[in-house]
Amino acid sequence: MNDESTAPSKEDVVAEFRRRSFVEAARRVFGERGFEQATMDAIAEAAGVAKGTLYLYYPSKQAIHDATFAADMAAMEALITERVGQATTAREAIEAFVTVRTEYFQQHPDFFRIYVAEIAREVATGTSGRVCTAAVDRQTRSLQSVIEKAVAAGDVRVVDPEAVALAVFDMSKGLVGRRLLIGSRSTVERDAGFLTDLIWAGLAPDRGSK
Amino acid sequence: MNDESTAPSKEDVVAEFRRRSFVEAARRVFGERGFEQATMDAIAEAAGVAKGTLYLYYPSKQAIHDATFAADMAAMEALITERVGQATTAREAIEAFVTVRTEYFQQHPDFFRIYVAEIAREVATGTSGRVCTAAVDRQTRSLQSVIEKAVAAGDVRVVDPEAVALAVFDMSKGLVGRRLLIGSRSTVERDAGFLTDLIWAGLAPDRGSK
DNA sequence: TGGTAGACTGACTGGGTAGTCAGCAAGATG
DNA sequence: CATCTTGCTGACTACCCAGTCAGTCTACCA
Repeated sequence: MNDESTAPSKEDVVAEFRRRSFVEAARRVFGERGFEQATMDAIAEAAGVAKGTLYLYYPSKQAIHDATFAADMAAMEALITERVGQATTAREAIEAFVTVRTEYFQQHPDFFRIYVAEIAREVATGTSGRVCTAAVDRQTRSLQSVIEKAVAAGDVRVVDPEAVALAVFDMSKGLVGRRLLIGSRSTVERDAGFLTDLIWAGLAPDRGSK
Repeated sequence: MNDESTAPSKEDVVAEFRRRSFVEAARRVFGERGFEQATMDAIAEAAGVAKGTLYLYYPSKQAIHDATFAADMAAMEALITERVGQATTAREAIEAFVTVRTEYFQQHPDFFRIYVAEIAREVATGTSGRVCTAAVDRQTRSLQSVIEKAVAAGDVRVVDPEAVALAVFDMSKGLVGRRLLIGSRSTVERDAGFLTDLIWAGLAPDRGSK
């Protein structure tokens, strides 16, 4: 129906559709059981196909896992970049960063479980497979540059912007973990607000006391 | 040689010695490969015994893992309680908390890997198996009570002591992870000092500005 | 020296699963 | 209607490993 080299039709669309549904099924199964305990049969069943079909679209269990992880990670990253970019002050940027991450993970608990497991795997295997490490870098960078500017403008005291960004990152990660594991007695806004407040107070310019 | 009901001799001592050496071997193997990838054969080889021997001392792979984890956890907890208890000011307590945790994990990287994996497992399985959750509670409590007192004394502004303690906990965990994964360009003291400083500034009493 | 108890061994079993591939069904084509 | 194509299927293979247990080894004692 179209030029064969650029035609994105029918087969491609169908293939893309399947791939997407396989990734969704995989996310559920990996999220519930973890990589090792998840079986290809379970993913196939969740997707409503036979196991062999999965292998027509992905060469291995690891490949499906990676595709799942990468898709969610990219989505969250885009959201972070967008919201942090919209912020007009450094304080808003910090709040946006914490809030977006907390909300996103809260809304995608399976992804959060996969994420935590993936970090554990990277910590375990040491230097290899730096998917998470790279992702952390990228996510943190947007926040970091905001803090850098705030330091330069004298809105906050002189601190290492990267270290602050990473601290915010760690706190929001811990927050989500606790919310998912224990539940929480307050809203995402309140929790995120508390962290923002704590950090922002910690960044206040020196006022000559001490 | 002694009263048979309380006698701790020979057999008991030998058994205890073996158990300890098995736990050490297990820590190495679990730390290097993670629970799923670790095999009883590898642990047995690391301990210099046959696989069957492990089962004379521990009923299952999970049991060895739990024993390993619990032993290290208890050791770290004792250290935290001791050092935080020695601190005379809230600031010192926070610094001690961050420093002890960072140093301990740094000195026991295999334990840190097991710890991270265990948290991932608890997040994945949801409500069940609250070993880590309980441990976090206990570790955090000592710091939390220090902050409570500081709030009561007016040394710091009015904040939720538990939330602050958890935030410190999360930041120190993230710090260790990064130090082990990426390495670090500064000392434990400097990194711990930075976090302490950030939090302490964040806790400074309001001074009427806005 | 012969005999016993108890610690230790490692080949084996049973269960489970990643990945394969011969065959099937359904639509297209002539 | 015969044949081809293509996407899909699921039984099957090959492998891995937790946990077992019959048998060995060693220390000790009579």
